[in-house]
Amino acid sequence: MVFPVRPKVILLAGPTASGKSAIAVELARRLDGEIVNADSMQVYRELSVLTARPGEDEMLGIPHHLYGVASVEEVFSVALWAEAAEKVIDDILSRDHIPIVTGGTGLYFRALLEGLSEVPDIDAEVRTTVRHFVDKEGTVAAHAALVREDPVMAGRLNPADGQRISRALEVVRSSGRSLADWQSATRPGPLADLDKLGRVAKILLLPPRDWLYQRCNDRFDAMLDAGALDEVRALPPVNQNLPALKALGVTPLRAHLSGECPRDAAVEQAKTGTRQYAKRQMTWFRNQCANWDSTNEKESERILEFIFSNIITERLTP
RNA sequence: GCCCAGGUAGCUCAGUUGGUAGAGCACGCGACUGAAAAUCGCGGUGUCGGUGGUUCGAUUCCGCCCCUGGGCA
Repeated sequence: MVFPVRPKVILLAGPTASGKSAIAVELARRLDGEIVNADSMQVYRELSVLTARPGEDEMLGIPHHLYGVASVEEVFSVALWAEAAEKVIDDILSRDHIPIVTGGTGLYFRALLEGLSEVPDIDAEVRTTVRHFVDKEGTVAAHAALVREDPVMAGRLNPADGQRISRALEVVRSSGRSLADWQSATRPGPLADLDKLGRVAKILLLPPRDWLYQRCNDRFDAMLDAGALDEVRALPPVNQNLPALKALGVTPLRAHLSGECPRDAAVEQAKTGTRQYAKRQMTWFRNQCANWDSTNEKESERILEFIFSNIITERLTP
């Protein structure tokens, strides 16, 4: 869509290695913007190389928010992110700047627009028990338990989907109600109203697959040169199940460092994982963000040209 | 040059006592509500090295050729 007036908020989404960060900075420069991270892994302090977090030199003096704000020893989540993002966005708006929310985590954008259900915090003991049970007994047994405790969710979930089964189990046990109930009462997200008023620019980068895959490969080589192995070596000896350890490259590089896997093979695995991730992101964006303004341009110049001629035409003063 | 072993999907391989073939990984499509760089569902994508022969029918049996390993000279 074309914005007759300057958008209040800009969302910029795209798969990994699509060049979002550079575009975001340029948008911020031209529009008095500040950047807000919407990437589930770039929030972790100890992972900057492997998550391709923008460095000082790339930020060009533009304020960047929610990068490196959590420790890999913490369990971050979409809920924590959404809460923090809402605050930061309000803050930026109060300064009459434009929040430019950029990242590759589709669920985070959904939380901003469509909202999350307001499930009460899960009792820590319940969570531990549930996850332990699923790990130990397997997903099929866990699904069978869910059939007894929450048949509605059990009916929606595949018996192999351990993660969602865990979630459904912990919610019903901790809150006494089905996750399905909570979800049916979901309230719109913090940007829903602005979006309805047409003041949120939603921009999607969907570059050609081959080009993107090549960038993923090249970028991983660059990460190695930039000290990715040292970064992995320096990680604290934390619990295997922490989400930060799922960052692409961590598992294969760890396997290599511990001598279980030759370097070439580890690198190949990391690259393959990155490409597969990029593909899943494209699937999400293509289908879940079908009403966003998307471009398949790949060069920054062309993308900016696309944005300024098709989306934010009028250049206007704030 | 001779003797072995092998040539089947993008890769590593299985298989067909002769009826045009299937696993893992890769790859493609999709789902997605507090782990989402996560988790899960669906899909076989193929001149079975080439060429003659036997046969109703050959990827399978036979001949020749090509290629790749290994051994002997």
